[in-house]
Amino acid sequence: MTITQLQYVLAVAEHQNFTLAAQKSFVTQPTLSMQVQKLEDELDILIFDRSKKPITITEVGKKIVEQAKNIVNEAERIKDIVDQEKGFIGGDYTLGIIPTIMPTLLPMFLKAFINKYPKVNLIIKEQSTENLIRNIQDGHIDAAIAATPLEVEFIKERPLYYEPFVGYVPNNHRLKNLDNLKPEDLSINDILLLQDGHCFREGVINLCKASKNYNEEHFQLQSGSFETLVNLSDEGLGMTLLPYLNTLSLDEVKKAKLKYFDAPSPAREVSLIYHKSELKIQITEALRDVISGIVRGAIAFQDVKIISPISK
Amino acid sequence: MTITQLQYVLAVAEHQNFTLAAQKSFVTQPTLSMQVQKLEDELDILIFDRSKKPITITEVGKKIVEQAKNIVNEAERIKDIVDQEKGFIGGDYTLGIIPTIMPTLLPMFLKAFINKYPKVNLIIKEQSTENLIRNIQDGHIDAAIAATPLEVEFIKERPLYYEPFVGYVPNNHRLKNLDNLKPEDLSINDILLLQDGHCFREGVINLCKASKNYNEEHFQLQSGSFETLVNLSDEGLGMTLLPYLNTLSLDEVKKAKLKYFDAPSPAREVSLIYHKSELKIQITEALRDVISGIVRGAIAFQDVKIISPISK
DNA sequence: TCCTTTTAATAGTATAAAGGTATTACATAA
DNA sequence: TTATGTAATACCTTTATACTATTAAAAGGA
Repeated sequence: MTITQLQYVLAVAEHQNFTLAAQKSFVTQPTLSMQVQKLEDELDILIFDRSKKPITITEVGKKIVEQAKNIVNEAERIKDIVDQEKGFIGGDYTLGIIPTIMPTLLPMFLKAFINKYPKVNLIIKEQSTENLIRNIQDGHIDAAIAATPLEVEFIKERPLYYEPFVGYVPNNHRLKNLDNLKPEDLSINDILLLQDGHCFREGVINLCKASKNYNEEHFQLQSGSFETLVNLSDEGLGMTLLPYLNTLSLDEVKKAKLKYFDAPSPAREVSLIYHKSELKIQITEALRDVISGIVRGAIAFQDVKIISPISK
Repeated sequence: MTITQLQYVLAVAEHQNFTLAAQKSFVTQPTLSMQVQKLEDELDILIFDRSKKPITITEVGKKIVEQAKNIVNEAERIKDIVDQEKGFIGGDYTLGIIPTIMPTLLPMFLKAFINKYPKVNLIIKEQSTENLIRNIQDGHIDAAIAATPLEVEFIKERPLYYEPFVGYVPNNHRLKNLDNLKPEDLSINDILLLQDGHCFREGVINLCKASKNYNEEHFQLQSGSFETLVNLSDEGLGMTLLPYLNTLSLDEVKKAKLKYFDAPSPAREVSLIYHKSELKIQITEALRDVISGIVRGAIAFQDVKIISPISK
């Protein structure tokens, strides 16, 4: 049994296809087939059922695949140990970011990070929290930036900053004369929301639920970007809520429509999340240092109340 | 990096000697040296410092060795998974037993076990609790039978039975007229004890401490076997305490000198202990089934109070 | 200091393993 | 039935692993 064989098994298990698994492993299909067979011979058990197509994993196979993941992960950590010893920060590093954080946060830290750590090849993917979690589990991304707390067993969370919600109240809205907002002022019925799948949407719904103005009526409108929401809001279709960083780039006319919450302002906790196995931890730590150093100046609010991003 | 290379590194780390490590790994010294060098080249770091003799492990090396232990352990569990699937119970299995349990318990289950699982090659070692723990950590023994709870981080405990302490009070002793004992009747000053290193000794001392009759005076006598203690006791040198199973083989004259404790009787918890990685768990479970099935009939006491075997 | 002993590294070679190309076998779907 | 996709097999090349024999270097004793 070799680590290479286990990696091949993992590739086949993931793609359910020897040919594709071989490509992803950068070897030919016969090479990969032979190694998988050799392992099956050595263990004297079938890991894959090739009798049907697409091939399936046997029951023992599933257990073996799970254990193989552990072993391969633990093996990669040997290189981590060495890198850490040498103070080497480099190599491929895949970072996921949720769509409501990406456009505001990424421009703030990307340049600083790639300047400071030029040997890291940063690959950035925009995905929903749900997909990020799955990809962290599968090892396809090394870390992600998302709203927390998530309460996922295998994920570690390192908070980066707390971002208050800010109300955007158009001139015709019932709340237009208030100086500051309170959570109980909100009603889910006249707030424009992002589409399903955005966790900022869940945060807002949780906020309304908490303030007991929540009822099960249909939501009035849904959109995929805050820019759309703001424009719809200006059309008189209701107020909306924006994350603080998204309010910084508004023009003066729009900024005049912002209403902040009384302290403690509802806020989302934005964290760097990663697999508890802590692979490539030194890069993750480097990233965290850069981001929290930059964000510390940008967000001045102190007294906030964290709203869960999970629908309950 | 291969699993074999990691095993070689572990062997060298353990024996601090390439030649010996090679013998233990059943390869020649140059073969092992080359593989260790290859791994060091691949990682581009020195694991061992060969400049002095005996060779030492570098700081990174220590971390790598720790991680290598994980990997090799996790890799062996693949075979476990397969064995479990096949219902195969066999192969070498090393069981440690503490000296105060060995002579009474081993004869009770050994025959039954080797008959039921003829493919298991059971290797039994008599060692102190301290050595058992170290050997479990190093992987030199697969499981052990000892008094618990031990509160060791990497060890799992599965209680087998609770064995009451029984007083052996000679005719000239101050307690000779009591029907039953209470813990507060005991005084450390007139109890014969086993030598240092036997955890049954610690249990008795803890019992005396708990009943506040403990003082720091010198212990009057120490011996390595209960038979000696009983004989010394008959010579008028004090009472002693025996584990219940050790009282079953006494002759009638001696049995007359036994005094049981009032319920709840102080007792030791005897457990099967093993590394939390649960290597060869199916054999461990098989062993546990056999032992607890046999012991269940032999020990009738129900209401017991567990005495810790650890000196505090 | 020198010589012996111990122990790791190196050289050279045989064997085994891993990888490649070309081809075949076998499903599944058209 | 044939076409297509996909895994297995045959055969060859390269690489890795292990061996024996030898050298190098350090430690310890005379």
